[in-house]
Amino acid sequence: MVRKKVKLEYIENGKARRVTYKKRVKGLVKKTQELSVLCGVDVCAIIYGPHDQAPVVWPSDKVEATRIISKFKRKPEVDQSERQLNQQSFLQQSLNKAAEKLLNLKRRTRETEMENLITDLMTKKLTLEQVPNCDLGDLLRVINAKLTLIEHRINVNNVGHVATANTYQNVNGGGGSSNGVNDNVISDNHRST
Amino acid sequence: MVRKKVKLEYIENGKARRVTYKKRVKGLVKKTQELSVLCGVDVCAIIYGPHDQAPVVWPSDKVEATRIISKFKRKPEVDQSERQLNQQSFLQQSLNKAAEKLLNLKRRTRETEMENLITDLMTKKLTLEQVPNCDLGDLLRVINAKLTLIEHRINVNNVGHVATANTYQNVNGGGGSSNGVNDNVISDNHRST
DNA sequence: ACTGCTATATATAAGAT
DNA sequence: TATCTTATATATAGCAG
Repeated sequence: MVRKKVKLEYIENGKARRVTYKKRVKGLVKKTQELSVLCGVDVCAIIYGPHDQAPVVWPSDKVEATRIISKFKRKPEVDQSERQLNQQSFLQQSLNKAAEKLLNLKRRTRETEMENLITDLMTKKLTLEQVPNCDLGDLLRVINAKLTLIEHRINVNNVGHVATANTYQNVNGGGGSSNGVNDNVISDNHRST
Repeated sequence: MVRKKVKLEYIENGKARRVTYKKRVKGLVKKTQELSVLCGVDVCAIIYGPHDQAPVVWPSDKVEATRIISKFKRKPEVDQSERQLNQQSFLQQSLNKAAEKLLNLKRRTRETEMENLITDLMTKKLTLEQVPNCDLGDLLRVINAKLTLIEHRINVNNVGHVATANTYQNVNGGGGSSNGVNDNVISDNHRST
């Protein structure tokens, strides 16, 4: 982009590519930092060089980076672009959409359910082995949400005495229980604890 | 950085901050793309705006983004710091791990189950409404894994006659899945064609 | 909020050392 | 290979509509 306007395509020349790589990574990281500072937002960049094994990551603080990434992974809305991928077929698409909607609906209802489950686990009323396989996914999700919350509090308070056990009581407001979709068609009569 | 040299600090003015945010996100994503293309490396950027809920992510293809992220999460150093995060408690950790193991175990078993489910759906033996809510998550996952495979083939072959129906037979080899905590997405360890 | 504009600040491709 | 230099290409802050 300077003495010559570089075409936006893979640089075949290995040497030149490596040089460009280093320069641009530096620039990208700088821009990432700036955005984060100027606008006070969470940004995370992960860059894999073909040369050195270790990826360049920003924020360099792995805990921070992991937090941001986890946040991303929990976002359901990201699936949007995932759907574009379905030019292939339409069956999968509609299926996908419907499934997603149901999933979201279900998720809200289940959250409180999972709260109770966790409470039972912590009070030893229940062991992990007794949890139906069917519930593990959601359980995991809720637990991770809690961890994020906890960590957030640590960051905010920046104090040692963060709430622990009681943190598990008041996380989710717990929406309604209107799972009215159509789960009565077929059995779905597990999970009645 | 233009008419005035902006100080590298949080922009208090909300309006100005939002404007800067938009502009810079655009720039950052562009730079990210360019680095990726020019140097042929894996790059992933996750940007959380305070305004819109959905994070800006590059690559926009979530599957791709997830792949890069997973790669990052597999790095041992990352797990290490992730663990430090859990100084907080140990209950969650063991619980997390156990749940993960069970999840992985379950996943492999369920995969074939889902294959059959999809077959039933496609052959109209079953309608989506008849699928128990409990199964939707895994169904979605398997379907997305298939789509990824399909797209991958399209990219590789760059030909029109990509396998369709039969693609649904031989998807996941069921390889290792030693991932970080909560990437409930898809690992692309196919390649058995 | 969303253009487009423009003057400057930055980023960076090629060289040079 | 790393750093410095420099000519250009880009990015973008502040405005205007």
